[in-house]
Amino acid sequence: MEKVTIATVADRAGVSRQTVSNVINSPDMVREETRERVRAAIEELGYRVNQAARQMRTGRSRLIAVRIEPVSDGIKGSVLDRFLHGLTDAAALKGYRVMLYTAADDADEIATYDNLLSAYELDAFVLTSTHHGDPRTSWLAERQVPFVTFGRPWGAPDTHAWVDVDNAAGTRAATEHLLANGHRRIGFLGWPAGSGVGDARRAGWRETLDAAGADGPDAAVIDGVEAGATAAAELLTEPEPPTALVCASDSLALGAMRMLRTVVGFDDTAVARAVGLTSVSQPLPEAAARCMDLLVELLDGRAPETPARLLLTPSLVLRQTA
Amino acid sequence: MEKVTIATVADRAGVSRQTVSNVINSPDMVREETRERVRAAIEELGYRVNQAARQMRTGRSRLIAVRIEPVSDGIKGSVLDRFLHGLTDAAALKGYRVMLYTAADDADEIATYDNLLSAYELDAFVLTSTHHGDPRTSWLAERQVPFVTFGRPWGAPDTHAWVDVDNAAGTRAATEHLLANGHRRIGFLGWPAGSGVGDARRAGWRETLDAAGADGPDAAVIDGVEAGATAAAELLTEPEPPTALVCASDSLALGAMRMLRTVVGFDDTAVARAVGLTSVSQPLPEAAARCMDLLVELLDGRAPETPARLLLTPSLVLRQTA
DNA sequence: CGGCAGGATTGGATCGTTCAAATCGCACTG
DNA sequence: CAGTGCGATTTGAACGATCCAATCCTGCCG
Repeated sequence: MEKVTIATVADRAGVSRQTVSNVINSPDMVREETRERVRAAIEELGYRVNQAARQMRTGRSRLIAVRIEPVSDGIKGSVLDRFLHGLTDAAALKGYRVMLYTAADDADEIATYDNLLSAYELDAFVLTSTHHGDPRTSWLAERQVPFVTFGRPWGAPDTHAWVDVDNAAGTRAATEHLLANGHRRIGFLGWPAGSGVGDARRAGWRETLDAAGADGPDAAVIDGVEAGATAAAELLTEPEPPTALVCASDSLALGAMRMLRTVVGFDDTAVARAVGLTSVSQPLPEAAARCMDLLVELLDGRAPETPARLLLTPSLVLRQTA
Repeated sequence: MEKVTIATVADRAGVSRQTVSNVINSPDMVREETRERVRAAIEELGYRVNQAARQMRTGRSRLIAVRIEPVSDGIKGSVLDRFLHGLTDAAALKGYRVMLYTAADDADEIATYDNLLSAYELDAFVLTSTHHGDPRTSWLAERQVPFVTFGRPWGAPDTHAWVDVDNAAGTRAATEHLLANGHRRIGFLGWPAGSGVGDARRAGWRETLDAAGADGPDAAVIDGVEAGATAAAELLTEPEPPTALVCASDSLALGAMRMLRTVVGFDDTAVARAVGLTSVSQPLPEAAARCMDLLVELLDGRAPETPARLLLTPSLVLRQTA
């Protein structure tokens, strides 16, 4: 099979290279009749734009980079994987591709940015797992590299576009569901204060109880199944023990299930599905699609001057445990 | 910051562009003294090869594509994600990057190959989840696209390089472990015959029992936690019930755990870790690294004429259930 | 019927790298 | 000392797309 370049198409359609280029990049500049003729030639020859050549001229690669994390703690890993899948789909729809990289820590990640940017001229980055004092966003912002974060800029002024899930709304929905089912003492099993996500999940539970004039005990432990079981056992020894528990993660919930029937987890991981645990599910495909939307706006230079912020609402997936 | 090209470096080092290129691509062609001078200039200027320009000339993009699968059944999804992480690491080490794509089915995937190859001129593909009558490998082979599969070519003649995990060795290790612990009747919970992986897992168990002169019942069900529980319950009603079960997946094992203390799963997923299930673990980072090794051999044109086949041995991760 | 405005189309230059071939420099030989 | 050989280095062209400026139509107006 011969190599098909823009010149081949031009010959076939009886026009110049530039006209073919125009048909592809700014169709309305070309007269309709010509446009159709060129399109037919493209179709016939199976022509596809050579990205490398285009990139060399325009400086844009139509490639965006995302970090893939090690499945460190295992149970919650799948959240990012599902996000990644959604992002790959959303990117493809808009003519972009996703490239992966790994990094041991923030500093390593920044070094990788430098590499990727100069070698591959990546168009943009999608950052996940934002956290307090994140050095990555300022590095990228300083160099004017387009990026979007999945996760709000904790603690920092939000000077960039982001998409996040409303964690508090998730535990709020869980708590409301339990209240509706007649529970009056509903406990919470969460992480130690300080992590933005964890604090938000706790707050959603607390607010809802307060609003309903109900109450329940609260425990803060390092995430893990055993920790969940131990903490749940302890909450149940209280003078007025809870009849249901809202948990900040499926791991904690899984542990708690050993002590108590009515439990709600968070993140709707594979584990939850496997054991029939009711859990709060993040709309990951949608989050990914919104990230791409924002990115494309940024790349096309039609982003609003105040960076976009998007807060998505999670949903409660009902199973056996609540 | 100015754009640093190969010409900038050449000026600084007082040599020609080509010499700089040689220092990068075939260092031993350049005199040592010159080489060092050029290296210093590269360092000083922070020069990095522009991949787009290089690709345009050489036709090689240093990009490898892998399909990311939807977390369809959830529980086993993480196997591929862990493989992906390993692959990204291994690729980076060899100067390659991993690009993702999604596809609904084999036909869709083949269409994507066509796209990716002509638009991005991908260097190679890594295929996962090979199966009987897989149309993807022949498509790629016909077009002489370099690729490696993670998973052997089931049923087909193996005309391409592949890496796989010795599934039978996994269940063999599990069964031997149970025998060593005094169990004499050991059952197997697996999938219906026909899937290469499932059959191999069953065979490993059967062989080991036969060799030891022991025996045990066998059940074949569609994967799932509930299915595992039901099937396990049934096996236990036999006249001579098993005292331990080897399972083809963690999902099945998780279900079986409800009926029986001693159970071994397969794939060492997050679920297994979470609930303390003993499970057979695939050496995924190693498998990924070997895939990259084979790919680089292929791409450098120094692959042996008989395609390489690598069978890796999984290991048994002992936890509470065995 | 010539001139003109405006959009459509064309040719040439360019992006940064590597390939292929030419040139340089130096030691060695007859 | 001219001639040869060989390794090191340089020069010019090319990859395939887009940008830019120049040219070509076409219809319309005076």
